[in-house]
Amino acid sequence: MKRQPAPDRVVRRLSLYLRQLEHLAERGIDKVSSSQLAGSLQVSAAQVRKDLAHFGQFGRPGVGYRVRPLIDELRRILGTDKTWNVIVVGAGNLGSALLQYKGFLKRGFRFVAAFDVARGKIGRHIGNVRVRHMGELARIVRRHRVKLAILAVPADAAQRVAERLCKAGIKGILNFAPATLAAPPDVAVGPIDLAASLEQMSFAVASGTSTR
Amino acid sequence: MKRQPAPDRVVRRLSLYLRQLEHLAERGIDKVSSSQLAGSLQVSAAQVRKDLAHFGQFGRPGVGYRVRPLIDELRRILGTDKTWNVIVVGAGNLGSALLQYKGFLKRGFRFVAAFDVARGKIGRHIGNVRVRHMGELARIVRRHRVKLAILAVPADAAQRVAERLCKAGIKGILNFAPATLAAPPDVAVGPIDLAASLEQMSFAVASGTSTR
DNA sequence: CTCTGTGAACGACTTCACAGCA
DNA sequence: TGCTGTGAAGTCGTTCACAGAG
Repeated sequence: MKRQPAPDRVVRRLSLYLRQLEHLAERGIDKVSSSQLAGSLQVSAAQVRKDLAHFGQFGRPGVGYRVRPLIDELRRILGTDKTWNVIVVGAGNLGSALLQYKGFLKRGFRFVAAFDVARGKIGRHIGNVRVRHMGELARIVRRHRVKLAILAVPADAAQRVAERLCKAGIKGILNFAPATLAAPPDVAVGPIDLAASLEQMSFAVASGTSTR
Repeated sequence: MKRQPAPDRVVRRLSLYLRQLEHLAERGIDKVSSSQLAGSLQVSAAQVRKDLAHFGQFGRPGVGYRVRPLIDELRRILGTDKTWNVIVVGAGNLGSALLQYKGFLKRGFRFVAAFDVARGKIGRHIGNVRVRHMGELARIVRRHRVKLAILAVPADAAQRVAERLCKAGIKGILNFAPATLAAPPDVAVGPIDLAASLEQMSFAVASGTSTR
């Protein structure tokens, strides 16, 4: 029985398992073995069991895992059993698209506001929220108890804006700007580098390192 | 002296180094040590040296690395010394935003077309390209020798579309759909799961596992 | 003296393989 | 018999530390 800090890798796969379990639940399936769960996800059955074992004992030998209860457990572990209020900073193309992306709401994230500095954008509505001036940041964050932010500003503004977010009380930043952010140790930063991701593909194709 | 297959992790960091080196070059700096390069990027100096050593010997003891030549080497390694033609499949909010994202062009990727199935979207222009019907896929891919695709369709269409892409000759797919794709071994798939990324943040905040 | 390239030590993650429960 | 949970073994990636080049 262990309860160590839980590697990033493991948490990422938990999201994967959760998604798959939700598919199974939709199809009315109510129990699943580690190997069935692993099957379509390109991980091993042992991996699934080990990952889940980081957090407790959820299965029954000879049977497998019950889908519904496991979904609930995973949501609890990931923190998405409650809905999180999220803001988007930077209402350009990418920020706007993210504000309208339906996938977040289904997984327990709700946008409460967007922020920008451009005159022309402020006051407009994107998705279900209003674009506000950065000056309102602290107030909105406080009022809605926002802990998570999506950062979609130009690279040269990213660090500066990140610092304002931290000061306002944000505890997790999903960073789409092509910049490496420095943040206090109690703030999590998740980098999403689009150009780098395409470069991975480019490398794989150019060097013939695909799955072989 | 090694020349092993080069782990994913290493390639991802190469992109990071490249970005940083380009910043340095812009500022007119022409040499850099592994520890300077590592500094702002939150990796160790030894890591930088080991990563580069996977591909050759680029530095000079006592001096460091020359910025310009190293940029050229990294581009060559990543395959971005030449421009890649890229298509986007799925011209919804996300697909549209990606088509207009300037960051790709700067890094050697050029969009040549977008594809969708919705009547209303076909024929429109987004960014610099025209939205075409999926029926034109094979022809455009062939004509422009497209090897890389960005997939931004709904989850339930993702696998089906991915198969068409593979059949058309695409060799790398950057997948924004929340689905795990199966592809032949000579096709690279890079998953970008937005909801899962936010779940990472949620987990980190909920469990107090930020950097501590 | 400075800084790279690299074997060797270390640590983290994954797979193996099996005891034990249903 | 079927399948989980888990130590043990194995693999992979990172850090250490230093010989040697400039």
